[in-house]
Formats: sequence, structure tokens, C-alpha cells
Amino acid sequence: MTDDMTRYSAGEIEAKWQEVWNKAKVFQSEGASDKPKYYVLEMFPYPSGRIHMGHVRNYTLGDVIARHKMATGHNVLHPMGWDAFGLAAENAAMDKGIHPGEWTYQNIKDMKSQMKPLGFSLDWSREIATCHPEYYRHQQAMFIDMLEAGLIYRKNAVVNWDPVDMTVLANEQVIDGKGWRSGAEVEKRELTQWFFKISDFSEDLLEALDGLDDWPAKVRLMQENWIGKSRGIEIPFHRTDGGEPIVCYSTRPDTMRGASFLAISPEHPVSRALAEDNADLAAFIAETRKMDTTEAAMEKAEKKGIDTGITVKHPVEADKELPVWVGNFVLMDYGTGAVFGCPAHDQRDLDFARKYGLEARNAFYLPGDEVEVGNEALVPAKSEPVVFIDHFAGIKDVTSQEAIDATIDWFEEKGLGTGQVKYRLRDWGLSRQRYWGCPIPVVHCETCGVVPEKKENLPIRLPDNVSFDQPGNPLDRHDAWRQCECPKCGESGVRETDTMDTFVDSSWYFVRFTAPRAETPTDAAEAAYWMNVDQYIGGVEHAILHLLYSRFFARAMQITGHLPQSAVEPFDALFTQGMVTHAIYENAERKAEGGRPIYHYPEEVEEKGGDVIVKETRERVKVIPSAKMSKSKNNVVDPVNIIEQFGADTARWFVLSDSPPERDVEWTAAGAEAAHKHLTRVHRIVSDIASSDETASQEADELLLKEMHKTIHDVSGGVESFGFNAAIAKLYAFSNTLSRSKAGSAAKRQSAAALVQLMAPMTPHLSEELWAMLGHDGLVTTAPWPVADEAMLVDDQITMPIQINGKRRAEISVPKDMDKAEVEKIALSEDAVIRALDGATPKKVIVVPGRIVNVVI
RNA sequence: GCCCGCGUGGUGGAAUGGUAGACACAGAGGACUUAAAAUCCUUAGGCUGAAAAGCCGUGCCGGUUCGAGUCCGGCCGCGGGUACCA
Repeated sequence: MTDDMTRYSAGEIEAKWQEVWNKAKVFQSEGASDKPKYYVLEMFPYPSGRIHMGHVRNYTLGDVIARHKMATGHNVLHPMGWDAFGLAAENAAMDKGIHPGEWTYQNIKDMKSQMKPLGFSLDWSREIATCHPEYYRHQQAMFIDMLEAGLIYRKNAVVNWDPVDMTVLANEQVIDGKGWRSGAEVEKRELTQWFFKISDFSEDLLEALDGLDDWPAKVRLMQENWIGKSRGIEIPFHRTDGGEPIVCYSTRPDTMRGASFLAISPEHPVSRALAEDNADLAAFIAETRKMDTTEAAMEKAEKKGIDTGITVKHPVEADKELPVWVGNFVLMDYGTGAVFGCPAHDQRDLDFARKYGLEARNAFYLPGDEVEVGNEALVPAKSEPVVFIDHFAGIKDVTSQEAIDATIDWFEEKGLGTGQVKYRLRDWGLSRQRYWGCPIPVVHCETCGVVPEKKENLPIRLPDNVSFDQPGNPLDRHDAWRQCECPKCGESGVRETDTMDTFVDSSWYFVRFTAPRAETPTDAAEAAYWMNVDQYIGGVEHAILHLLYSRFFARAMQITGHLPQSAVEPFDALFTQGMVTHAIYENAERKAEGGRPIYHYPEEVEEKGGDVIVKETRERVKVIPSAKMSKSKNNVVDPVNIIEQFGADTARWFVLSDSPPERDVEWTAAGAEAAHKHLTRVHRIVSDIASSDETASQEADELLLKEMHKTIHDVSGGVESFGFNAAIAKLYAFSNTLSRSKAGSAAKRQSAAALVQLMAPMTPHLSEELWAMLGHDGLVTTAPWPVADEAMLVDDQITMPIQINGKRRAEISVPKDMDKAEVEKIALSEDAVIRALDGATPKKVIVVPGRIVNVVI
């Protein structure tokens, strides 16, 4: 029955019901309410101009939660906004000559119009954009408060410097050590920059992870490792030339016997001092500065060093002297910028020692395995017992951890070192030498120094009349904007031209959503009511930086009075969705200017005889499978086509159905059509039921209703635990049951209504249509969520598999409460069991009630 | 390099330590149709076998357990993060 009256026409249905929702303002959150509040938030998007499948997945997940919470009687806040500052806008400005602001606002408009048809239950009345002065003026106010509270300071830090373009480069803009536009070798350069004192909160940020029960364990673990608490010791090594001792930090002082050299950072004061009259050393240091600033690049680079010529005394063995080397692998930012090398028990030190002919001597060996050091360092787990050789504190058979503790105690007792707890977490550098960001509201005055702006002068607006015809920060060359009055003495000063890292913008937007038009950064009452975010949803790629910065910012906002005490952890529950991936198509025959690879869009290539080629040029293409969808790699699938072809409900159903949401999913076009077929089928099944009128046997009715209650139970459970794909599988199964059921129309209508309601968070438009078709008055969106009847969930008779030695050989059907002995008896009388036993008695019979029987022979 | 994940049929995937492959996609066969589309029904991990049935099987190697996709140890491969992409 597929005539015109009952055909599923997504386009018409979706437009109609969106209009109904909008008119009724069903998605605008209430103020004070008797209902419990629920704040569900998806990570807000960067306005690139096109939504992609990752967005659709993210917002659909959030929307299902929001709609389900609405149906279960919550006052729901579900806002949306734009993370609107960033690098891409400046690139567009340079490439296309458009102002970053114009480009960004156009993109917001475009993306919004692409999102609207998806029918998300968003409260658009709260929309914010971080690039809007009405947003960033509050950020500037908080900056001033945090500066005055001592949470922000200035220090020198290195950046990637492009010597040809004369500009600072982001790590992403450095490709194989070269500037992405100029192709010039990138250098490190030191600048004075602004920092948040996040490291002051290391311990708190670490400890509070324990309370985040509804965060994924992996994210807590990643943050724990990122903060990187370690207990170690600072040991001064005395120079034989009488100079200032060099202080090393070590977490493995138990390996001291094996120490054979000291390695100090190229940026260490001693290195710098020695370089002044050591040309080789100066050249070595200069060489290490020609590397990008990423940790990965530094760690992967070949470990190199140079002997400084100075030596230090071993702190324990009086007659032993150690050479001091400068090593490119020693970070000035961590510990003291100096380490002692113990080749026997550290692989990196061993490689270094072998390369430069340094000694390798064991501090301990494994019990019963006393061997010389080969090419592999002996690094046992800290809990593993080892045997120490001539340990100065007299310990011998202990674990490494016990030895570390004993050694630290011994050093402290003798006054040879100081136990220290250190964290890997570094302060958050927020300065960016770029135009399209929130201006840092300070003035440099010759007499007063660095002075924060007066709050009444905020916002310090970005000037509009800037040009991008040359690289570098346009603010630097905008004299009219830079010239200003010193807020303190009134004489002339110059504005800070650094803008803020966009992570600052995204570290508090979730609080701004609670009072998006407030005259102060936050509204105490609204923040107290809505915070914390009950459920935060976003990509796992944000597991560390964004989430850690937000956790810090909540603390900083609390100290400066912008957040109530209760909101110290901003996100009660976190869900990290997997990415939507897609193959990348890289041109294998041609490169762009400057050696950059050329990437092709999926629709530009085709498969031909096992090879993939560019349709137009017939060039061969290298296929890089399942990579994060990224605008710069052109491997982005446009959901707009799918919505136009099949409708929003199909797109929503599809992104939820196939993969568990925490897992990455490789996008393929085939699935969307299947999703649409199914929705068409549901439309047909329910239409038929709505227009039929039959009675049937009570048995058939009961069977169907029992299945209905099971489905309500399972789907509700699935929706509450992000098991959407499994929930959808149950809905498929129930549609099949319903369409084949011989039940009467009353039972069928009841079941159809349940099906429609259970689908509503996922396919809200179709559900509204069918809900109305079944004769319901109100909206399914606001109808109370169905509740399963517990009594209907249990089966009296259950099937139990019979295993023989752990392999399934038969199954029996027994009443659910049958006692163990009885079950065992029935199991042993099964043919397959008798055959396998062949007259013998079983060694053991394990009966797990309600589950399984295992006969051990 | 380091930290964190992931790996199951042709494909997406399901499975509180308890019947591996639910539910789908693609496939094969059939019904309906003049035909096609749509729809409905059947089938389907691999190997052997006519069947009954048996053997193998969750990246690889090993362990714990009556029982392991699931827990533990060691590998391999892929992905994310690595502090200036967001």
C-alpha cells in the first residue's frame, strides 16, 4: 500500500513539524521550574562553512539525549554557538582577500542554514559567537581579573619562526621543519608571552579526576599522564672546576651507581654560558634551535650531544668524575633542565652512551641473571624485585620502587639532595601573534610598564581596517589602533598586539550559555542553576587540551568570582565520540607549490582496475585509509546531499545506527539508502495499522505486547547508556515483529505508538507524523516516555545451552526457577551428553542458573 | 619517541567471563510483475560431508579459568593526542 496518501515524504514532513516546534517554542528552556534541570551540550563547532558528518554525529547524539531527557520530565538546556576565532579565517583572508570577520560570519550563516534542517532540539535564542565583541569583552574582563589575582604572568617562550615570511607559525604550519608557505627552514625564536598559571593547579586537577565518575576512564588516564606527577629528587652535582653545582632532577636515583655522564639542555644557563667562548658548542646549540617546537619532533629527532669539557663529581663515589654533555633531548621546561645519564637502565641513555663511547655500568641486575650490559637497557617494572650491586644505602634484594624510596631518604638524610614532587604539566601559553583572536587587554607604557585596561574601556575591539597582503600580525602594523592612552598615567602607550589562544574562548562558553546576554561575564543565579553541564559530548581528540583547560578555567573563574563554588568541575558526565573518518586521496604524480601534497575530494576520484585515479586528469592517487576528516585534507563528506536526497531523519538514523558512538566510523555512502528504506517501511507499517480494524487471538496480542515491553526496556536502557546502535537494532527487530504479528488492531496500535515514541529522539519528524496519524493529540516530543511493565519482561521458560568441556553441544528448555540438581539431571540425560560421556561419569558439572550448563569430562 | 585507544564474516557491527556473528548492508535463490522498480519470503563465518554431524574460527604468541572476543603478559597493525589546527 504505497499510494500518494501514505507515501513517506521526508521533505514535507520535516518542514511541517519543524514549524510546529518553532511556533510552540518547545526547545526554549524554562526559567525556574519544578522539573529537574538537565544541561546537555555538544562541543561547539568551528565555523568552517560546511557541516560535515562528524558534526551530524555529534549533534545527533546530543539531540537524542536532550529529547529523551525532555520526555522523561526534565527542564532541558541545549544551546548552540560558534568557536569563531582561529587560524583558518586568516588563511582565507590571505587566499581570497576576504576579511576574517566577514568570512567567519558568512560561514556561521551558512552552517546554521545547513544545521537547521536536521531538526535538532536546540535553543537558538542563546546562540553565541566567540568572535563577537559581546562575547570577548567578557573574556577580556575576566583576563583582567585573573591577571590581578596572580593567575596570569609573562615570561619568555619559544615559537616557530619563519625567517622568510617574518612570521610566527603554528605547529600545523610547519611541514618537515619548513614553513608551509615560504618553504623556508623554520627556526625557534624567543618572545615574551602571556601564561596562565595552570601548573599551580596540577595537584588539584589531578586529584579531582577521581571524582569524575561519569568520564571515560581513558580520558581520566590521559589527563593523569599529561599532568604527569612524579616523585623524584634534585641532586646537586659539584663541578670539578669549582663553578656553580649543576642540579639534576631524577625519578630513578636508585640507578645512581650506573651514572656515567650528565646531560644538560641546550637552553640550560650553563650551556649558554659555556657557548660564549666555545664555537662548537654555540654551533651545536644553534643547530638544535632549527627544529620545530613539537614534542614529537624533538623526541623523534636523532639524539645528539656535545661534550662541554667540564666534569662533575659523582655525589656518592668520591673518586669518580662524570663528563657533562649538552644533549638535544633534554627539555629545559621539565625538571631542572639537567639529568644524569644511566645507560644500563635507560634505553635512550644507552644509545647515547654507545654513540659517544661513554661507560655503561649496572646498578642492579635481575635475580639470578647477573650479566653485562648489552645493547638493551635493563628497565624492569618498578614492582619487580631486583638485586642491587654495592648500593650506598646498603640495600640489596628489593623492588625498584622500594629502592627509589630508600635512596631518596638516604640522600635527604646525608644532605646530598632534596626529594621533590614534580609535574609534567606546563603553564598554558595564551599569547598568539595573530589578528583573528580576542585582543589581550593590556597597554605597554614607558613609565608604568604593562598595565591592564580599565574595565569601562572594554571591549578592546579588533580594528576592522586591516590588510592581509603581507604575512605577520596586522595588528603590529596598525599604528592607529596600537596608539592609546595608558590607563594608569594617561600618557601615550601602545596596545598589546598579541591575541588570545582560541582555547581561552572555548574554556568558558558553556557558562556563558547559561546567561548569554548578561552584562557581566556570568550571571551568578543562572550559573548556579544550570551548571554543571550534565552531559558533555564531543570528539575524543579533545580529551586533553580543551577539557583540561576548561577544568582549569572553572577554577580560575571561581577564584575571580565568576563561578559558584559548586561548579569547580564544569562537566559532570563526558562522552567522547569517535571520529567519522574517510580515506584521503593524495595525488601521487604531482605536488603543489613548495612541495605540499595535493588532496582530492572523494567525488573527484574513481576506482579503475584496482587503481584509484583522478577522474579529470587520470592521475594516479595514493589512498590513505580511514583518517580523521579534515578540511585541509579534502576528505570531508557533505551531509547536505544526504539530507536533500533522503531527509534529516534518515541522516540521523544512519549516523546512530551502524557504529557504537565511541568508535571511529568510516563513512560509506551505501548505508544511508538502507536507513531510508527502513524509515519508509516503518511509515508504511504504521500507516497500515492506523487504518485497519481487526481483532485477533489473545495469545497473539500477548506475544506482541510482551515484545513491546521488552523493546521499551531495552531501547530505554540503550538510550541512557549511549548504546544507540544496539537500541536501533532492537527497533529493527520490533518493526519486524510488528509487521508480521497476527495480533489485533488494538494491540498493534499500542505497539505502533510505542515504536514511534521510542524512535522519536532519533527520527523526531517521522515520529511526530506517525504519532498524529495514530490519533494522538499532543506532540510526541513532549509526550512522557513509555515505561516498561516489569512483569512482562520475564519469561517462564528459558533456553539453556549445554556445554561439554566448554563447547556448546546441545540446549534444553527449562522453567526459569528450576533448581540446579534438576537442571543437571536433565542436562545429563541429553543425547549429545550421553554420547560424549560414553558410560563414564563426568569430572564436574557446572550449572549457572538461568545461564548455562558445562559438563567437564 | 611518549601517552591513550582500537583490531570479530564480503561490509558496518552484536555479545553483565557463559550458545560468537544479534540487527543491518552487499550477495544468492524464490514469490509477485508482460518486464523493471518497489515489496515480501528463504538463505548465508570457513572447511569436510548427500545428510546427520564434525573440525577450525574474534590481528599474532603465551597465560589464568569448568568456560576467554571479554581478564593478564608479550608482540604486530591502525587511529587519536603530543602543549600555536580546533
